[in-house]
Amino acid sequence: MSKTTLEQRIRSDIEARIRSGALRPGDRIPFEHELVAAYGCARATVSKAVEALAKAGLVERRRKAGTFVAHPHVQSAVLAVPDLEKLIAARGEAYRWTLIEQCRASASDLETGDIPSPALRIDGVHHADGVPLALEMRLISLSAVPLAASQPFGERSPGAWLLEQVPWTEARHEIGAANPTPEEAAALDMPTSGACLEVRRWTWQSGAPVTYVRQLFPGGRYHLMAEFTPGA
Amino acid sequence: MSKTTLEQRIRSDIEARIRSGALRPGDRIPFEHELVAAYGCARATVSKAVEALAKAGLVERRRKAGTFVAHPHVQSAVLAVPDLEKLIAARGEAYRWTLIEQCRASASDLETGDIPSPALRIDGVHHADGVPLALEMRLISLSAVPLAASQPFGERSPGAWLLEQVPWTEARHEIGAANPTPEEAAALDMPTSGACLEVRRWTWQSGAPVTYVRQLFPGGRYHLMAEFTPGA
DNA sequence: ACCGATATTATGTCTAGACATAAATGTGGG
DNA sequence: CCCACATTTATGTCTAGACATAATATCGGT
Repeated sequence: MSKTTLEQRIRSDIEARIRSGALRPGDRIPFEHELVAAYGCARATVSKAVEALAKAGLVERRRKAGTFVAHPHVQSAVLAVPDLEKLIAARGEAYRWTLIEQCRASASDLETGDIPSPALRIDGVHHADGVPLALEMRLISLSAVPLAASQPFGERSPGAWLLEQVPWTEARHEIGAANPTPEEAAALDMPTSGACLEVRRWTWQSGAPVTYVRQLFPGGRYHLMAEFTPGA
Repeated sequence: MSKTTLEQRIRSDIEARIRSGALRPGDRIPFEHELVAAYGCARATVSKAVEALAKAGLVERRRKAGTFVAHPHVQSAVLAVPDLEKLIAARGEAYRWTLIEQCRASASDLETGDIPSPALRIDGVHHADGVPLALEMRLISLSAVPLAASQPFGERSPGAWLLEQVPWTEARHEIGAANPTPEEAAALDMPTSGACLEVRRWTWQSGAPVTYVRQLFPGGRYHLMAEFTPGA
């Protein structure tokens, strides 16, 4: 067990009072000088504790007025967008990647992915225990990742390789639903009428496009999960 | 323009060197005592700046060794799961909620939503400019929110009301794809063969279930978005 | 009662130290 | 050469103040 510092003890004391409902949204928590007296420590210490709660969004600080329990407002959650290879391995299933096609990206590809020419296009399927879990269509900017041109993506999936290769600094996801085309349905071993979860991700490094990927998950075989505990 | 403190200037100076690529993952950033000398300030100030970068996951601190630029590893993003009423209003479209049914929740409802009896069940549709944007099936625990029983959900959507009423402390989302039943397709004015984005959310307050909601979005009319800039 | 200037006060930022802790490094003995 | 031990050093936590800032509360005059 790790040693708890005074700062985190103060923080968790207050947090417990909020989560239990003893302190409700809008209520004022004790002033810093009151906490200083209660814990017999310096103001910097209680200040850091309360500051952490404020950055976590649990309380709101107002000069002269004091510090108040925040009203929950924005509904946001931390979404896990896992590396599929690791995800499947973590579930104890056998991972397999099969390449469908590896070629130069066409002009229309580049437009949908917002990637500059020249770029590589890689299509393939992620399997878990032999069952197709996701169809992946990826574009990789060759000006950002020249090494990609000489990689054997028939053997390894491009996602994990890219993550090691190019640290990205910015990413955007769009998550929606789509029906597969007949070819996509065949690759996923599913009926054309079935719904698919569609995840599209754009990734940049310091403003320069690195990769675009569109993943299609057969509905029911996979879902994304997002947990949210304010301030945790 | 807001006044920048010395602490955030130190922080953004280092962050800029990381994002520009001048400092690459694995590189050591200057020691605290070097930064103290460079900026001519107290160690507490540079320590807070570097600490903030560490909490943001941009750098990793190791005793005796120093502070190093972190390798990006987990792929996670902040997902916005907006209140639909506010989202539609923010896009400049006209919001309308229509109630389909309001009744006591059945035993099978309670099981899927993991809500204790007694509970209220509310079905309805969110419209944007008259077009159905989402079908919503919601359960509200009456032991957690007794007031819900006497609310006129024919007029207002239950989501926004609940958020004001009961501050939640924990939430879990599952995001997947599904085909609508014929009734659901009719309510959404879409073909049965079309894919839908399905968002299911469980909400607790201090461990006690508050509400469960399942929302069905016709594919193409809506998608969730998630942005991620490490440390922002 | 209303409005504006002033005093008060809680938080925001910072200094200049102290001591604790853990990990890398150097040192000597086997 | 390798292992055990002591040393060094950067970060971790904390103290006891100082001054700045912004918002509330009070008081006085109209």
